[in-house]
Parts: sequence; C-alpha cells; structure tokens
Amino acid sequence: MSTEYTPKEIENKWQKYWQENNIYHVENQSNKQKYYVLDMFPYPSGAGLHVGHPLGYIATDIFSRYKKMQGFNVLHPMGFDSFGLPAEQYAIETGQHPAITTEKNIATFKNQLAKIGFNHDTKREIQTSNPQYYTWTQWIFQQLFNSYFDNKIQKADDISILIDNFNQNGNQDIDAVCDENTPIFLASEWKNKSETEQQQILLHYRLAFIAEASVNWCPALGMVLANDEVKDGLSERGGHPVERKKMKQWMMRITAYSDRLLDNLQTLDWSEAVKEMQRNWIGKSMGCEIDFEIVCPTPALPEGEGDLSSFSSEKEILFRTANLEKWQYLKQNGRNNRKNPTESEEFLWSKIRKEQLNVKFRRQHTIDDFIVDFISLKNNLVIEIDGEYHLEKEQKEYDEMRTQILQEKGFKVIRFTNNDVLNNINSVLDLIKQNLTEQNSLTSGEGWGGAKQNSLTSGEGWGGAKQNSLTSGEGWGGAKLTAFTTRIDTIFGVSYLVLAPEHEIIPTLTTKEQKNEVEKYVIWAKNRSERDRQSEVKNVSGVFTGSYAINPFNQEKIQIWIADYVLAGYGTGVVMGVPSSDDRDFRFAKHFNLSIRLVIEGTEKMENPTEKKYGKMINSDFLNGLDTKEAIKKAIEFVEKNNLGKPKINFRLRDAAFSRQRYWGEPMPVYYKNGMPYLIDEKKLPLILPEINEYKPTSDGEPPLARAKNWTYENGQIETTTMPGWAGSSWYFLRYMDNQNTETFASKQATDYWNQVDLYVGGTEHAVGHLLYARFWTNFLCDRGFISFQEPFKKMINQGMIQGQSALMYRLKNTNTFISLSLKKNYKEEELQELHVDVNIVENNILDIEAFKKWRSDNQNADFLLEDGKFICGSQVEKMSKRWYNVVNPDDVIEKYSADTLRLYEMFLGPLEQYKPWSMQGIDGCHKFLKRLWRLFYNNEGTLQLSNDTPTPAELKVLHKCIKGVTEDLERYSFNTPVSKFMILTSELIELKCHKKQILESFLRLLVPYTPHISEELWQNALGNTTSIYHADFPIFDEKYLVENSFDYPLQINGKMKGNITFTIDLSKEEIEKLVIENELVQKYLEGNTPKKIVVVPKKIINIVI
RNA sequence: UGUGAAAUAGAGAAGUGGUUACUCAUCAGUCUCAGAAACUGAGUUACACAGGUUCGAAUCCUGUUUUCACUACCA
Repeated sequence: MSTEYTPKEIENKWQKYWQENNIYHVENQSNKQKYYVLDMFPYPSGAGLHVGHPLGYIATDIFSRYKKMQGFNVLHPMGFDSFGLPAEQYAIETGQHPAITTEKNIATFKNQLAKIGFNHDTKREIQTSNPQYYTWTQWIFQQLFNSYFDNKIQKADDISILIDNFNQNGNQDIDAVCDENTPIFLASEWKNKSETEQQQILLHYRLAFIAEASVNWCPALGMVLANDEVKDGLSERGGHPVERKKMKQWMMRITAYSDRLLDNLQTLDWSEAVKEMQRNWIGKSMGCEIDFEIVCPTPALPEGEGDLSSFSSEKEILFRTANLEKWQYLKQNGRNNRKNPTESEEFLWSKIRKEQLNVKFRRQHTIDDFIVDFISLKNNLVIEIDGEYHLEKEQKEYDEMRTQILQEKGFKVIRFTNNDVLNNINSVLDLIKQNLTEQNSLTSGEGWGGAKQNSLTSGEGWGGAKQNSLTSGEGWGGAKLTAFTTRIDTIFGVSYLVLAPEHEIIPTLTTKEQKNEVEKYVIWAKNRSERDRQSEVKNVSGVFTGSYAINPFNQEKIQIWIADYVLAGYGTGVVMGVPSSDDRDFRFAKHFNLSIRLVIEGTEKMENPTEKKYGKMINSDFLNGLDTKEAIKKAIEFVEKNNLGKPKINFRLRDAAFSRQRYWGEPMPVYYKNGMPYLIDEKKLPLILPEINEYKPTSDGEPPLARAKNWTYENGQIETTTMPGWAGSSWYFLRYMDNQNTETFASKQATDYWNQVDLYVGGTEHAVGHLLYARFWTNFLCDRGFISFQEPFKKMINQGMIQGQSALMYRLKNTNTFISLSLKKNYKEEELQELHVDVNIVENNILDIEAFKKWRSDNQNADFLLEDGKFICGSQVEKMSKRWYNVVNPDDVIEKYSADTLRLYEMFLGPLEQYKPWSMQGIDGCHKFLKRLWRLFYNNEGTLQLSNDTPTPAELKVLHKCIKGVTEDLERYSFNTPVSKFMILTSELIELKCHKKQILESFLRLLVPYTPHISEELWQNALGNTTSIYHADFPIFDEKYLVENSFDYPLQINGKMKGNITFTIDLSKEEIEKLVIENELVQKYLEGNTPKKIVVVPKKIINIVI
C-alpha cells in the first residue's frame, strides 16, 4: 500500500478506475436539475496540446464537478471539430488522406486530455468529419434551403408556404427577406414560368441559396473566405493576400436574422466586450435614404441614348478589335469558319442571332490575335464552344491563356462544350442571359480597358440592386442618386455629393470635360488593393465628375465627386458630404477647397467644426433651433411627405459565403438540373465524401471534388464545393445531447431536457465567427420547431490566452559567439543578432549550455561569454508557438510534477479571463501544497495518523471559513482564489495539529474538483470509503461555526493603526467607549487630553480622534 | 478612430470604506559531513499619478497618465 505521495502511480490508477467504472456517464433522464457545461470545440491540430489549451477545460471540469456535487445532473462533453485546413494542406503535400491525419491527431489529443483527469462523458464524443455526424449537418443545410424568412412574423418558415402564396397572389404583397434584385410578379406570371425559372426565383428567398456574389478570394489557399476570416486584407489563416472576386457561391442568408441576433444579445449573460463586438459586426444604423436629382451639363454619353456602349465618341473604334498586322489573314480564317460551322456552333447561332436575346451577337469575330466563336461587343461577352480536342491537356492550357488575354482586354469569356449546347440548350441560354445582365452594368470597352472587370465588384449585394438609381429613359431630368445618411438633420450643410469609385452610374454622369480625369482616377482607385486602401486612410483623394445634384431641401446645385473613402458595399455607395459635422467629409472638403457650411450652434468659432457634432441647428431653414434628435425627426417627416426618399435601416452584416473550394469538408447535399440546384433525397443522406486521387483543385480550377468519379445524382452533377469549417461547429452542442441518435440530429426529449448551454467557456477569438453562426443556426432550428430555444449559450466566460515566454540569446554577427544578457550593453545593436532558443533548456533565464550544444548540430562549437559563470538569456512574451521555441507541453509538466499540480497551478496563475504568460515560477508552491496535504493524513514515516476525535471549534472555524470562501468564489467563477484558500486551510490545520477524520473528509470534498486524483486516493485509501468521491456531496457552509463571543478590535488613533484590544461582543458601543479610554495604550497617546471623538464600529474597529 | 478591460512589493496575485491575504523569488535559522528536501522565522514605508469626500480610502468621486485586447474610412 502506497503511503508516500507518488503521483504517477496514483493518477494512472484512478484514471483507469474511473474509466472502467464508467463513472462519468450521464443520462438524459433524471429528476435532478440539469446543468450543461461546454468547452469550445477544439480542432485537433498535429502539434497537440500546449499548456494554454487546457486552461478553459480545467475550469469547466472544476465547475462541472462542483455542480455535480451540488446535486445537479451535469453534462460536460468533449469532441472534435475535425474537418479543417491543416489536414487537407498536409494531404495535398503528401498525398495522405486527411482522414488518416485527423484520426492520428485526435488520438494524440485524447491521450493528452486523459492524462489531465477530465470528467468528460466519453461516450458522447463527436467528430464533425464522421458521416454519422455530418449527415445531420447536411440535413440542417437542407432545412435552410427549404426555408425563407417572413418579415411579418420575424421567423423562418417553410418555403412551400411561400410557393402557395406565389400561386395565389404573386409576390407583390409578400414581406419576406430576399435579394434586392428579386423581380416582382403576379400569380399568373408565376404560373407561366418554367420550372427552371421558378427555381431561379426561389433562390432569391431561400436561407441557403446560390448567388453570384463578390467574395473574398484567397489565391494562395485556393478558397473563398468568410468576412470574419479576413483580417486587414489578409487571410486569417496563413496571412495570404485576399482579393475581391465575383463567383457563384452558396450563401447563408444570415442577414435575415440581423435584428434577432442583435435584440437577443440582451438576454445573454456574456461579457460586454463580446456583445459589443457582435453589435458592431452586425452594425445596425438607422437613417434615411434621400434622392438627389442629377444635372449633367455636357454628358460624355449622348443624351437620350441609354446605350452605354456609345459612351465612346467614335463608334468605329469599337469594332477594330483585331491585331491590325494580322487582320487580313485572320479575316479570311474567320470567313472560312463562318461558312463551315460545327453542328453545335450552328445550333447556338440559331438561338442567339438577330438579337433574340435583345443583344447583337457576331460570330467568328477577330479579337487581337484570335478568332472567337461568338461575341457581343456591346456587352464585352465572348462565348466559346469547345470541341472534343479541347479536353487534351495542351489545348486546355492554350485555351486558358487565350481566356486570360481576352479577359485582360476587358472581355468576359464563357465556355460550353458541344454537348452542353446540343443537349442542354436552355441552361446554356440562361447562363448567357445572366452573364449579359452582369456585363451590362459594366462600362464600355473602349478607354476603360485598363480596369479589370473583376475589380468592378466590391461590396456584395450591390450588383443588380442599384441599376435603378438612374431611371433611364426619362432623359436627364429624372435621373436620381440615392444617398444614405444617419444625419439627415445636417441636410442644409451638404456642400457636395460623393460616389464610390465602383459606382456604375459614373460613366453616365461624367462630363466630356472631366472624362479623362475621372477615368484615370477610377482605374487608379480600383487597382489599389484592399490593403493599400485601408492603410492609407488619411490620404485624401477624389475627382470631380463635372455633374451636379440638386439638394431636395433647398434646390441648391452641388457638385458630384468620386472618392475612395466611400465604400461601395455600405449603404448606397453614395454619401452626402457634410464637411461641418463629419470628419472624413471635412478632410475632403479642406483638401479640395469645397465650401463648409455650419449647421450646428457653437461651431462658428471652431477651427474644426466637426468637434461638435450635436446641438441646436442653425442655418437650416425650418430646422433652425431644433435639437439634433428633433431635427432628425422633422427632416425625415419632410422627406416622407414630399416623397424625397424614405427612412432606412442599414446593416453592416453581409450574407455569409458558405462554399469552400476544398475537399476536407461536408459535401453539399445538392445536385443540378438545368443549372438549378435541387436537394438530394433526405433518405439518401449522408452524402458521403467520395475518395479522390489527388486533393488539389483540377487544372481548370474546379474544386477537388470535381475529380470524384460518378459524382452525380439522378443524372445531375452533384455540387463540388464543400461546406466551411463553421458548418459543423454551428450546432455541435446539440449533438452532444443525443449523439447516438440515428433518427434525428437530437431527440426533442433530449434537447428539451438539456436546453441551453448553462456555461460556455472559450476565447474571444470566436466573437464574430462561430458565436454568430451558431446563434443563427440555433435561432433557425427554433423557428422551424426542431428545438424549443432560440439562443444556444446562456452564459459565457472568455478565458484569456496563455502566452508563451520566449527565451532569447544574442550572437555576435558573423561569429559563433553568444553573449550573456548583461554583456549586451557593451555592443551596438547592429553587431548583435537575436535568436530564439528552446525554453525547455532554459531555467530561470539560465541556459543549460550542454543541452544547447546538443539542441542543434551547429551549436556544438559555439563560444559563450558568461557572467558569474552563468549564461543568462533574455526573455520576451509572445504567442505560444513552435516557431518561437516557447511551447510547453502539459505532458512534460505532468511528468515532472503531477496532473493535480498542473490543474491547481493553471488556475492559480490568475483570473481565468486574463491574458498571462506561462511561467513555471510558482508551480513548486502548488506541488508543495499537495505534499503538505498528504502529511495531514500520513506522517513522516508514511503511516496513517488519523483520529476519530470530535473537532474543536477552532478546527471547525477554519474549515467553514474555507468552505464559505470557496463556495462564494466558485459561484462567481473565480477559479484562482480558492487555491490560496486551500493553502491557508492546510497551513492552519498543520498549526492546529489536526488529523481528525471529520475535518479532513470535508476538506477533501471541498478540494476534489481541483485535484481529483489525490483526493480520490486519500478518500478511499486513507479514509476507507468504498465509493468514489466523485459522487460525494459538496460541503455546506454553516454560519454557526464562525460565531465568536469576543472580538479583537483594531485600535486606531487618528486613523492610524496602533494596536488591538479584545472586547466581548455583547458590549454596547457606549460601554466600549468608556472602557477604551481607560486602556493603558490609549492613555499614553492621549497624554491627559480628552479625545475629540471616539468612533466605535461593532465588530469592525475603534478609532480615536485626538 | 472607437469600444472594452486593467494598473497592488523583485514576479504572479487576493482584497468593493476599517487588522492588507496567498505562491514564487530573497535572507536567516533547524536538520545534515555537505547539498537537496522538509520545517521555523524575517524583511522590503506595494496599492499608477494629482485632487476631493470621510474619524478612517487600495476600495467612493473628479481629472490625468500608462498598458493590453478588439475594432478601424460604416456616412
């Protein structure tokens, strides 16, 4: 029998015992109250855990044990978010299947977790990459696809309800969330539409939908990123540049839930910081849209002609698209081709000739060095039909090059195969039509050639929406620009209008005189990367269009400018410039010498009037004298009454890109028919991720799944993109409740019982990603009646990260000589080179030189300049990462001390929420505490020294003081403070020489959440219990043990501590006052005088003022 | 730029108006041939700064400074 504290042995023994006895298993049915504790979903990386990871897990483990001992039925599960990039990247590099990598990593993770002694119910473990799990991710996706959001009831509903409505009344009266370019139709029109057309329209409403959207494309990763995955124009993962690109994408209509996600925040017990981040991310602003009429004195476009292509003054040039030198030769080839078309070319020509699509097409037209099959010069759209030989690799490369050149010339190229044209002409035509509308919004080919078409994108939801901003056909008189503002009250301070450089109306309202300037500016602005744009915020740039707008409030003519401080993606892409109350407008107006009109009282004498943004209105006609708030109200009334615009709420939140051009993710349960997406039968789920031979994208840029054989369903191609990482993690907490269920994602009984997560612990890094998406899906599942609560996480604590403490060495440049830290000052900075060294061979900043020599081969002959015979390293706090050699593995800490020590110390380090560097200084104290605890049970010889005597009041007092403190601390989630209270109790019991069973068994029950191993050992082997301490009750504090009959008063003279006097508590204030003056010590200070005042606070203090 | 959090001994860190914890590091002692461990004890005018309220302020109020995190042209 072990009587020494031998942690390794003890910990192994009990971990095995707990597992074998299935002690942590939790039932879904219980008459106890439930409590759900959750950790954030870990991705099992190849690097394994470092000491920072378990921080939150230890806290939740302690808390869930505490709750369990208090009589709750506690769910505390763990699983793995096992789809993800690193495994896939590894697969691309090595060819190893990501599933194998993932499995290995999970095994390492689990092994490490097990050593720390967590109380996870391992039977409930889940992995997102497991088909039994992702079948339900796919199922939820299908529910989203089959749902729309009804604005009237602010809830998602079945799409069939919408279809019924279409059939009865069309969509005129429907108030549902949809794309801005959704057409309006009558019931009769709806019924006359083809199946494909109807599906196309439904996509405008579905919560999971497909759309051409401008997305964050990361070429280095070969994938699309969600907004929250982009930081400073670089990818969050890897830091690669990200560009805006228009692509067909699966999207999630999270914007439908903007208001709900915002309002529900009030019901959540989360840190203000995270709530604030979410509020900002959603970015609701209430304002007003206001229309400005346009006056273009000398349009570069001929009046009356809505045809954008005529923007060029010399139509002729348009057609001279060929390389002149080769023109004769090419012309002849083209003619020959025209005479001998292939079958498919002839067929397609028959469908698009003579403006059947309202667009003039030419065939076999010469562009540069090439002859293209079909072209619409007006729309810059090239259509190519590929024959069989196009499948050969060489030809493919040639085609790609050709496409690229054409794109650089400003053309968009779409390709079809013979097969597409002959067998699927309808979807071919649909695609052409679609591309025509998109290309339509572009500028003419001439002159603007330098601007790549792709760059005309930024800002999703922008594309089709604003085409109406120029009401074409009505001539110039009726043309309008709509600006969004939150400060309509400052309307009389407007001195100009500004457009985003991407705004499509720009060519139309540019004057002849300004055309050159404008073109130059727009091209420059568009070619700037997102990064440049963001980093050069202070630089003012812009250009005058030559046109004017009319302020609808006072009919004043104001200039229309273009500036890149206006974002195309927010509001309408048009800003009314009010230099007197907006900083950016002020800077802009100063720079370009535009007038500044004061509209707020008190700004008259200010150099920068924007320093006072609110107050009484001046110079504002009928708004004069009103307060900001009243003025806004009155101005909006005016706008509405005169039909000048409308009140409008704007959100910053965008719909979320859901497609990833990647292999290692959930396949989308969708296939295509006539170019439209349809769901795979629910009964056929899961749609298993197919095996493929290589994990790269295909040579023509298709996602890896395009390599899969027979990737079809009912003869239709199955979607080749996969779901993003956040799909699986948006609902995982529900699966833990009922992870074995094969009928549904989790039974209603289980979700009703476990309900919301009562305590969620994790870092703030997920504030706007995971936490928002999970809320979105949970709200949705609730709307559709699958669960009965809207919000997933009731209470959340944000754990601070544990940072690494890197060790630094200094080497003289171009030598192999290292110098100790304090010698550094003898050298100039440029003579030294700073190097990171493995923290595991440095202790208290002192380098283990022998270990260093072995660490890397080129260190073998290194020289060292020492101080006091030691080599001292510098240190620096930074992220814990392999790269800085500052990773500390929990396994090593457990090996050196024990798991209980690790648990105790991670908590002892400081408040859970705080960021702190990992340091081993102080861990000795925690380890010593455990040894001292052991000594309360076993003496130095290792024999039991317990007694059955009744505890004394003093012993009970220190025990209950501790129980009180620890309980209060845990109730407010303070995990570090109980540790010192345990230490104090131990010291006090040692001092009292207390080895009484009654006291010690309470102590163990108090302690076990922190240190389960040693507690279990002492509980069973020293105290002789036969059941696990896990099932014991948490000790209950009893006030009566703290009651005293006397109090040792601190004595103050003039507020300064001078000593102590003891009085019994039954004495009254007056009695104490009398007694205290008689006191010897007080007499000494009084020196015969009478005190001015005596303050007696019972059971607190006595203060005498002299 | 905005928002949030914070500042207590050499280091980490408790303390929401009244006796300033706890751990490490430091120093001394006991034990030992010695060291380690263990045990006993000690010390450092520690409450970011400047005012104010109070018999009494680390704690409440006002202002200032600094640090960290997130955010960043959102009209």
